[in-house]
Amino acid sequence: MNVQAQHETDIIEEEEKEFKSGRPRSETSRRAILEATRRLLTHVSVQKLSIEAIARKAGVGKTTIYRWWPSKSAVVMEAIFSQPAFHNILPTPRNGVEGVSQQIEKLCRQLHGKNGRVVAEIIGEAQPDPEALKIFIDSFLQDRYNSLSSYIEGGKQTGEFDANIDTDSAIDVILGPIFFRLISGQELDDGFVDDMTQMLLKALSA
Amino acid sequence: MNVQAQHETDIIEEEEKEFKSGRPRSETSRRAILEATRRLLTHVSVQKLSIEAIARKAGVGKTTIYRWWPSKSAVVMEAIFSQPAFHNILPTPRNGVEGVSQQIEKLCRQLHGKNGRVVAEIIGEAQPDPEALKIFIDSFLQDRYNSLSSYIEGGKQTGEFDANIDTDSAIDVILGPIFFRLISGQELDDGFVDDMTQMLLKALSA
DNA sequence: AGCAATATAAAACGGAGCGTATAGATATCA
DNA sequence: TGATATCTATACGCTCCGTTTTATATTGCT
Repeated sequence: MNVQAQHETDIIEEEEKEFKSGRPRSETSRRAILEATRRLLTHVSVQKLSIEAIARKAGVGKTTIYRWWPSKSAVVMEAIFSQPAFHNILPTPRNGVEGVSQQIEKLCRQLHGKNGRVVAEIIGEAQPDPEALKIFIDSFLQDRYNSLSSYIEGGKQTGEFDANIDTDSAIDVILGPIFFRLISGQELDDGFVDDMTQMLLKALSA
Repeated sequence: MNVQAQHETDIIEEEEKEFKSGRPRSETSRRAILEATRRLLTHVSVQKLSIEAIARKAGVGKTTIYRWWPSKSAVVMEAIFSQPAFHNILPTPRNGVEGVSQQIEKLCRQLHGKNGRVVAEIIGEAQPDPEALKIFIDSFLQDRYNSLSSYIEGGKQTGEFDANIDTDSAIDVILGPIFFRLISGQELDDGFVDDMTQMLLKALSA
């Protein structure tokens, strides 16, 4: 491919017209794979879930899954995190304290119960696999990082929060207890959420 | 077995005399299994480590491993956590602040580098397995919980720390950021340890 | 209409490891 | 010596891995 052709391809892809030759990807199979994954995960752990079982249940070839996802973890994460319940949509907060509090509350609700168990298993599965860990961060953690970052930075500017604290460290201190409770098998109950929020806001305060 | 015999057995076990009939457990095999596990873990992840590989490397039968440990995780945890580097020995602190700081520092050093990676994989492997998670808590977390608990309770009594905070929640808020950094693939570097310690001590302060 | 390119489902491959069972040797005690 | 329990070794049937092969289907291009 010469430079001119390369350039044209780029433009075509940017415009999402994608004049590709050959049979297009089957949207039906894609949906069937994700749906089968979700259903299987109600009965079996991420670790015991097999690509073969997904293919069987979805009525697709194994090769179709290997063609579009780099790993079992990647399939599971798309199946789980694409659900509306996992979208990180928050009301616009009036100040930093409210923003941080809302984010903690929202995340704990999302990680409560069976959903939380699956997320814990996803994190577990990703531990020996840097690529899977990157997908987890990009498709789940990043949004929470970004919103917390803006709330903290905002709060530092208004004098609500201590301007000397490092924002990234503060985010880890906020998210840490939540995920620690999750992976250590403890409940993310209201009592803990309240205690934690109180302590963390004090830690951030000016 | 009648009550008297039960009682005698208990006494015997307490005195570690154990008059058991039959061939005794091989201490040589036990050590070979743990040593082989440690060596294999320098080249392969906990997840990819197989019981068969351990048995091969240790020169023991597979059944011997299944005989004495309930799971691969259990073998790995005994192999890793029995090492002196993982013992949680701390100097007696002069106050709560020093105690908490020392515990944070110590734990972060233990979880730095390759050891930390293995611990992260252990936690990951334990996510879908409540029994393995219990072993992890009992053989690793519990000691850290206990010492932090005594430091915090002590600090609350001397007026160093806020007496209104819940000790258990506070422990999760302290340990959380450390394990979160670990499982999210970030370094437990000195900068983070300092930032975190500062924020957490402020959260605890009266 | 025919061709090139790509995707598809299905089946089969060799390999690895699972957890269990069996067999025969070995070590300790009464 | 006999009772008992552990030991190594080997084999079993099974599942899943990741890849390859085969035949078919669906699209754009000429």
